[in-house]
Amino acid sequence: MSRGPDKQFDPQEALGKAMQLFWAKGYAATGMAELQERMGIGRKSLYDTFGNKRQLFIKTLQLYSDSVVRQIFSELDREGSPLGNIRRLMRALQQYDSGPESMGCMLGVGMAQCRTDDSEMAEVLRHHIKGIEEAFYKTFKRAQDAGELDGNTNVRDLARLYMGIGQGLALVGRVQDAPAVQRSIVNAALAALETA
Amino acid sequence: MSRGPDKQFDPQEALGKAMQLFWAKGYAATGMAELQERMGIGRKSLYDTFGNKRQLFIKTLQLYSDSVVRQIFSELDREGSPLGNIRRLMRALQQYDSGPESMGCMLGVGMAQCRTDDSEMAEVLRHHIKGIEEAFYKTFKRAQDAGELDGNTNVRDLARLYMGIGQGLALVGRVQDAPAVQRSIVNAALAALETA
DNA sequence: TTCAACATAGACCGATTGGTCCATGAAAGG
DNA sequence: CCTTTCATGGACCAATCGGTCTATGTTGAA
Repeated sequence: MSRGPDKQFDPQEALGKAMQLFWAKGYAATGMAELQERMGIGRKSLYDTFGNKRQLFIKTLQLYSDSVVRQIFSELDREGSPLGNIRRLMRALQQYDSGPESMGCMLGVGMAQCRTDDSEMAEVLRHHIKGIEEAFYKTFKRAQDAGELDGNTNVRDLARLYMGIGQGLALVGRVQDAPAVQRSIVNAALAALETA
Repeated sequence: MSRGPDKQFDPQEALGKAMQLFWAKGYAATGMAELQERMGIGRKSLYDTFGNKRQLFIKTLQLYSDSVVRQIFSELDREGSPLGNIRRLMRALQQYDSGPESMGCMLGVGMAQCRTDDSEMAEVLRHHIKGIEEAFYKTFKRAQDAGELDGNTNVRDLARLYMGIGQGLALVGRVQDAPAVQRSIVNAALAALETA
């Protein structure tokens, strides 16, 4: 079928490089020239493979959701106490967002940069954010079924709160040098869980 | 002393227009030409009065903190139950971030766009964020002193959590069309307060 | 061996970026 | 009245923006 040579670069690897750049600098502040250089491919190859800048960004969002988010939240699927998994995840997020080079959550970065009237981009972001909410929801639900959570607790609300806390935590981590604020946020979030 | 004519425009009003634009679109995506047009002043006047783009942005952050944030959080200074004020504020934030044209919090937008290595901008944002934390802290402290909060509750942690929740709420509100998620977040946040 | 199909690097495009400069006009002090 | 001072609008700048296109190379099929 295919005639002619294969690509000389690994599209997934190049997409990963693009993701890093968008993640750190945001959509608008990242130029195609810089992307091209960092991805290590030619200009034409970039457009042929990934479309335009906007499509490239959306593809990196997908990659972020499929790789970074998936890996971090796989913590929730471990066996044992569901609430224990939540606690471990939140502490992991705390540490994750406390590094001096912390870039926060790429979805949060995207939401902040997505124009309010850009409904297509908003839809994409909503989809990925929903995935995080669902990860929390499933775990809180299991916790409630296992009796770790009061039966009257609204686990849907709780899941959305934790998604929101995660976003806030990641956002604050982008500008905070000392880890005190991040630690406080997770401390208080987990303390609230004790009595839920 | 001053010789020659005064400015033909109100700098504060022009700064307000600039704030709106930065708030909606973010720093990088907002061009000087668009700012100039929206502010209704000449190019030279813009630079003479506000310096360059970066300085203008920092000035709009200050204005945001002094006007929007101050007004919203003045809710916390009302007399009566401190915890009641917190509840009212959070419901106000929920409504605020649920509108179809919700732009979230400009500080959050700034944090997401500020490059991780831009320490000067990070410092400015940290300062304004700290102001929000303090507003929550003072109120939670009053609540604790009034016996509305358990004496063992760490109010510093709690204040930082609510600051973080506010940021997450505002961020999510930028891309959410239906108000369900925002309502859930505040529901769960206030539910957690019941047993703190 | 020849040719068609594809990927590559990089020149190139008009438009826009942030920022500067100059000519004009208007007001206050002498 | 004249001069000095300042704000104004808009021309203008190099650099960069996102995106296209051509010339070259490389491979596999015929």
